[in-house]
Amino acid sequence: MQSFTEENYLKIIYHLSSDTDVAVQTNAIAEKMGTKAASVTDMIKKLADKQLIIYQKYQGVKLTDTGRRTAINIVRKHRLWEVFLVEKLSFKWDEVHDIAEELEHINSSELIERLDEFLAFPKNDPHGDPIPDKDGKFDSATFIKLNKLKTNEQGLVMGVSEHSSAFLKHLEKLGLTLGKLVKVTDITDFDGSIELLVESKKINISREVAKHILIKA
Amino acid sequence: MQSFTEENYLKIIYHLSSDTDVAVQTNAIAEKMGTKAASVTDMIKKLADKQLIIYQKYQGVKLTDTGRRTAINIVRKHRLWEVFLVEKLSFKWDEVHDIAEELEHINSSELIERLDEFLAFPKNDPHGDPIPDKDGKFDSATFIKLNKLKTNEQGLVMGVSEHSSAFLKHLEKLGLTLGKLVKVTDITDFDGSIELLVESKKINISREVAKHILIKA
DNA sequence: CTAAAAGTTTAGACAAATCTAAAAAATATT
DNA sequence: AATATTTTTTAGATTTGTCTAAACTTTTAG
Repeated sequence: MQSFTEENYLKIIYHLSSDTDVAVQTNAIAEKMGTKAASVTDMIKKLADKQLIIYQKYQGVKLTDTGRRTAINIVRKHRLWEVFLVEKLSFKWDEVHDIAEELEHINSSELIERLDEFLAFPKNDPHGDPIPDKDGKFDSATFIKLNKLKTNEQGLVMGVSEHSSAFLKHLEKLGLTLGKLVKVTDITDFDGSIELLVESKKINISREVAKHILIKA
Repeated sequence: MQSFTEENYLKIIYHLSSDTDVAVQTNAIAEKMGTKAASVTDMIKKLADKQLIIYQKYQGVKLTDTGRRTAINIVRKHRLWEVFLVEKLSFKWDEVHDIAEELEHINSSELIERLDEFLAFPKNDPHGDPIPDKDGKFDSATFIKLNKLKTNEQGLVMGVSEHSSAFLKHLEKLGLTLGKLVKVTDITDFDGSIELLVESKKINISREVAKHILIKA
């Protein structure tokens, strides 16, 4: 078994490499962990000793199959707990991240399988992210970022790639929640900010915000 | 905020002193924590510095009001999670202790208040132990230990004072679960073992087992 | 293609929680 | 009351995860 810290390193490495599958750099990990590069070097040596990652000096790290399986399991737990918090305890989608961050380290596969069943085997968490099943399999439907849509194109909001409370509350206020149909009506030349139609209401979002909204065309 | 370890020390000190309110000894803590006396000395100095306990060298420790409040809050969380596991996730009463031992350290009062509400504000956990409310108040109904009953006396099973899986499974097998009416039909001279009537079935338990069964006469 | 900048690792140190062995205090025994 | 036993504390060491400062690689830019 791993410590909470080791689990957090694995999870971060997983998130940093899941798109690209390219080696993850020490500094990138340090930034996400909120530690210094030197500390990361120490830890990745330890994880490499345990065969959870592959590490070559100065070349960054990649997850091994075992490491990836472990990381995905943590992600599974995180997302299931988020569903629980929203569906059963009536938390808002912007309130659950930090609590799930603690709950994800609770160590009982029996607990997680029963929680999954209690929640009726949800496929996605409150932010649209897919929930891996107990074998680590999940839909990897790739969505388009909203900033890629052109004027007059439209699609459904399927997820977000940023989980901060500030961001999610902002979307909430704009009515930009999961399942909504959005249509791009204009893109400003000046700063690229985007004008949208959501439920016949016209709203304006920055390019930065649009980047974190995932769309099914 | 405290570390998990500090929380565990407080909880153990609370359990060791809640009956008697007498100073708790270093060795007693060490035994419950599964550590050595020397480690306990180090930790109680730290807890004393934080004003969570009162410590005088060689004289054991007592909780301060703050320390007791903290300990009771951990107990509250533990027991609420146990109710959740049994009522919502269909765990058996002998399976929940270790998982609740982890969950009790999750740090969010919002989470606990919502969980309490979700469970409809239960008064007791699956072993009959009272659940403190959010102000730390709870029924301190004191029950009689089953070994104190004399022949022909009877009462209701209201709780157990031992939470090991082995013990609870044993009770389960005997049909000695919460709410059952039991009547002492005989007490063996030889070893003090007790013959009981439970739902018109005659069973036999050792004195040691009887000590851990709490009865309302 | 070399020099500067950026990124990474090493060395040595620290805090938390634990340990063993030895010393000191409290308690029990004769 | 003196001694033996038990309990507790101290001293010094270890492990985990972190740090700073300095050294070393790799990458970038002129």
